[in-house]
Amino acid sequence: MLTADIPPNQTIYIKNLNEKVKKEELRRSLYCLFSQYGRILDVVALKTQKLRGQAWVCFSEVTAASNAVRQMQGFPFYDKPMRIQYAKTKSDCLVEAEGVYDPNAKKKKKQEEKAERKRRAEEVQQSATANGSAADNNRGPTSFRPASGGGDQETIPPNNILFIQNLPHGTTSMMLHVLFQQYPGFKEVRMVEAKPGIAFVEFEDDIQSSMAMQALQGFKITPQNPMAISFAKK
DNA sequence: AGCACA
Repeated sequence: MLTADIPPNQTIYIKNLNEKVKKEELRRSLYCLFSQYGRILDVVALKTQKLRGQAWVCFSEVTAASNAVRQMQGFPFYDKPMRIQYAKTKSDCLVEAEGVYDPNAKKKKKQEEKAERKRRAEEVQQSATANGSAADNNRGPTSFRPASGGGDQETIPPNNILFIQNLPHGTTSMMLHVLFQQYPGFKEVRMVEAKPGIAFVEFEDDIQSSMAMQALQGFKITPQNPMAISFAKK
């Protein structure tokens, strides 16, 4: 019961998920929603009697998991508030192949499994960006860090309004409209004449804004201007 | 409610 007793883990355990959502959609949506906190290595969701309504999201860093546990606690996801804890055990996708003194078949099998999971993790990433293929060829080499401040941008809680930075001079709201309107729930773009380089883009809800953020993060209107998208502050 | 790795 004391969920606070579970020690920090790179993987978060989510329950109270809407059981009507199909497994692949669930994995994809969780990937989109949580990738704002860091690099996701795997999303596991099973629909067995025992495991439906639950999922595991494995991050590359514990700090990402910690932020996710705090910020997304109770987030209404498919109409149900998510209940998030640290996972109780380490995810298989993290087991390091350092069984040096155990040269038997077990090790080989583990490595095969690891490769298999890696492949599946890549699948998740692909399907996560499949609907935003406009951004794919446009994406920077690695994930882009928003420019301003020190860098705890990741701790801004979700918002249906996105804050866009690093836009090239001459960007118009029309241009952004075209780009963002392709994502469900799009409402409007707002730009401030007095402040070039930034914009606000409003969606109907936090989930839809998250999806668009994930899809267009780092999108380059010019090669020098990868978009830095974060949630607007309330 | 339920902690896995189809």
